[in-house]
Order: sequence, then structure tokens, then C-alpha cells
Amino acid sequence: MDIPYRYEVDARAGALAAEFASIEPGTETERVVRIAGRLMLRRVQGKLAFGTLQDSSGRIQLFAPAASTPAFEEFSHLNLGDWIGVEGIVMATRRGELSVRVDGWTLLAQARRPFPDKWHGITDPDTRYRQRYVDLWVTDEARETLLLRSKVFSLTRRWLEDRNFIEVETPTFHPIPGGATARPFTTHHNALDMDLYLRIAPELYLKRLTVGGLERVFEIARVFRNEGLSPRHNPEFTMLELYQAYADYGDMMELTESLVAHLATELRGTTKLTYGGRDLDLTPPWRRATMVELIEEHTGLRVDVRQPVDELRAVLDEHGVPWEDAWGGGKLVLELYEKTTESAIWGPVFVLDHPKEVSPLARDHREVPGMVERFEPIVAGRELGNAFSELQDPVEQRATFEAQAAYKAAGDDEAMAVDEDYLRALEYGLPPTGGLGIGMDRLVMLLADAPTIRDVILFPTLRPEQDRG
RNA sequence: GGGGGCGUAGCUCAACUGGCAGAGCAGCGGACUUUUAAUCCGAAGCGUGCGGGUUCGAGCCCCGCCGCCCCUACCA
Repeated sequence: MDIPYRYEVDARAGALAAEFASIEPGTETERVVRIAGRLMLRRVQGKLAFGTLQDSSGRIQLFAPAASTPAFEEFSHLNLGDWIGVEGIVMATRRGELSVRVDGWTLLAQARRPFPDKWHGITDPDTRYRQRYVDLWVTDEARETLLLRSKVFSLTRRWLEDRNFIEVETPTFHPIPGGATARPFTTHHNALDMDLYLRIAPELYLKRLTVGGLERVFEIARVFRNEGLSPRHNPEFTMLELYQAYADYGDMMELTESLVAHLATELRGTTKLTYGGRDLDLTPPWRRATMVELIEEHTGLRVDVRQPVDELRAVLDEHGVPWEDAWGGGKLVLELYEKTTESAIWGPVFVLDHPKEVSPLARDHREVPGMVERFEPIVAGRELGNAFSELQDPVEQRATFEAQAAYKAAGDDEAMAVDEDYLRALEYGLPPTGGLGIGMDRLVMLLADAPTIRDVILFPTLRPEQDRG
């Protein structure tokens, strides 16, 4: 059968279902429609055949009497999964099922491979991720989750644009990886004969734009980190980063909780969600608590980054947390927090005021020595993002870069390097700025109640399959 | 990288303490003018992820490898 180059479609299953919701059983309307999609079910009984056609909006029944259906034999031998276009009147069967009568039909593509079980679909997660093109047809939750993801992004863009943020795109290839502590992927540019790194964060470029006078910018950035995979980690993932001039981290907290509440309300109709069967109330304002307070809540210990390192090491030892000689008070306190406290937090809560030692891009806390103005929103027990009052003093920034470079020289391959051009930009003047990063994949997980990040990424990173067709 | 679990037909799943590897759906042939995972009849399809080993006999036990899932480690 010849496959046409195009097929004129003027109706969709979902819209027809809405339009003819109250059609009486046995009705034949005069409405002629052209609709296309995949044949998902088929019920042939001699001189009358029924089919279930699915398009991106839903399903509708096809009604095909032998007497009036062209090429009835061929029609009733279509395979599940075949794409067809159908032209015919809208009607309802005696049982009241809304249908399109097949007055004409066209094969649009053959399914040359057998479709999965029409009732059970695919259950093997590996097959689902590898063959998304099938999964999207047979797994309703997969389709719904990925549509929800799309809405999260469009709603986020609109919400930020309504607040005068402009969307920008900055380089994916970085000569110096920066903006986060993570191991980068390396690649090579032949013509320039130089190594380049896939970005681990867009942060330093976006702040260059703030220096350039773009007072409110955001980027929805695919970033790449050369790390392991887990239900919460994919080597490439999507971060929303935004920078707002004249603002501080307090403003970023308000922005974070209102954006997340807005998305929950738009997409789920409420800010009182459940995630993994557990209640999760995203209604602002979220609790604000300092890292030191939270450590005290969970361990009963009041620690301070200015304590002698011997004392802090002893505390870590008591809690069975390993430490390294190179760590100062800040890193020791962070480690204590991460190992004893963070996993016990359900949230949402803003964990405030991180040690300066582990926050080379954040500005000193205006009151607490040794700490910076930084927070991480913890939601459903995991980090959803990271934000700070941005470090804007080029002299201070050079000092923290150099401290990072020393760690790197000592063997920490996640530490940052000195970025001279970024320092030059700061020397032209970065105003007080609040910056925020949100892990969008994790945000979608929360809103979709998805247990693993692979469910919210169309094609998650997998080991390549071998010897399979 | 460590610990645990899993891998049977295109898909979903069976197979007692080792004893001839099965079913449903899909696909193929046939019956059937109001079905809804349509129903009924028939023929066909895998030799159990891969490679070794133990045994009269291995899908079940042992060793190695491959792949997936979960926990853990690194991070958002």
C-alpha cells in the first residue's frame, strides 16, 4: 500500500470526546472528520470491525462495517501499532461509545515490530527508557509525566518573564569549568587544538551578564557532571539558574518558594502534595533554619566553624563520619551536616548559612563570621537547589579561587580553578546580586510524584545495549 | 567503586525439594454485523542473558562475564 506524503487532519480524539460528551447511543451525526493516530486495539467480528485509535490527545473508537468500509479485509487485518488516517462521520454505537465511522482510511505507517502486550504494556524499566518511542504509547504515566515536565518549563519561563527576567543562552563549552564543585566531561576542539569542558554550571557566564547590565537574567541550562548515576542523578541534567541585581539571598528564598508554589497550584491544583505516599506541603513561607541550628536539632550539638579542628574532628569521630586532614572547620561542619542531618530533613526548608570554606562564590555573611549567605532548599529529603548573595568583590573572589586551586593541586579534581576573565569582569563591578539554581529534573519529580529521575528525562543516560536489534 | 536482588517467546508471566520448558496477549489461518483487554477454533513460536563446571539429568546448584534494579559512595 502506498504511504502518502501528508495527511490532512482536522480533529483530535480528546477534542471530539469533549465536544460529543453527551451524544445519545445510536446517533449518526453529519459531522465528517479526518483523524489520525495509532491503532491500539482491534475487534473484528466478521462483517463488522471496531478499532481503538490513539493520538496525542487521547483515544477514540473506529466503527467499520464491511458493507461501507473501503478495503475492509485489509482494514480488519491491520496490526496493533499501525498508524492510520481515518475519514468519516462522528457517531455513537448502540452501546453509546463515541466513534468515527470508517468511510475512508489510509495507512500512514506500518508497525513492523510487534507492539507490547495491549493490557500490561512494558514493565521492564530498562526497556521503557531505551524504547521511549514505544513507552510513550503504552505507558500512560510516562506520557503524563513528560507532558507535565513540558508544562513546568513553559510555566516557569512565563512566570519569570512576567517578573522582567530575560532568558539567555551561554556557552556549553567552557575553557575553564566553573560555577560548581564537580568533575567535568572533557572534549577537544580540533581547529583550536584545545581541550574544552562541558559546563558543570552556567553561573559564571550569567554573572558576567549581570556585570554587563542585564539586571535580571535566567537560563534553563543543560549541564554535565561526570559522576555516578542514581535515582536522583543523571550525568546530564537541567538547571534553572537566575540572577537578580540589587537582591540578596533573602529575595531568592521568596522567589523560590513562590515559583514552586505557583507551579504546584497550576499543575496539581494545590500546594499540599504527597510525594512517595508522604505529605509534602509546599505552601509558603517555608521554614528557614541555619545549618548549625539543624545540626543541633538532630545531634544535640552546637558546632561552630571557628572551633579548633581537633574538637570538630572528635565530633565527627563520635558520629562515625570520616574526615580528611586537609579539611578546615567549614568542611568538617558541612560534612557533619550532610552525614547526620540532611537525610533526616523532609522539608520544605531553607537550610541557611553555609561555611565559607565550601562556598567560594558566595558573599560573607553580614553577621556570622566564617559563614556565607547561602541556602539550599531541601524538599522531600533532597537538595532542590542552591542560592546565595553573590560574592562581588574581585579581591575576595581571587582569594577563594586560589584556595580552590590549592585543593585542586592537592588532588581534589572537583575543586575550581582560577578564572581570570571572570575576575576581570568583577573588577568592572558586579552590583549586589542574588543568584539561584534549581534542579529542574528534581522539581519535576516532586510535581509528578516520580520516584526516579529517569522517569522525568525522556532519554536518561544508560549503558549502551549490545547485540540487540 | 563496595553490598543485596533480578535476567524464561516480540510483550506480560508460570515451571514442587534439580526430572520431557508452559500459558495469555501480539503475529499467522478460520468463524462471527454493536464490540470495549471482544469471543471461539486451529497451527506455529522460546530451550531459559553469555561462557564454563557439578550431575544419569541444570531454568533451578557452583565459578566467571554481561545487563538491569535497589542500597551505599560523589553531587543538584
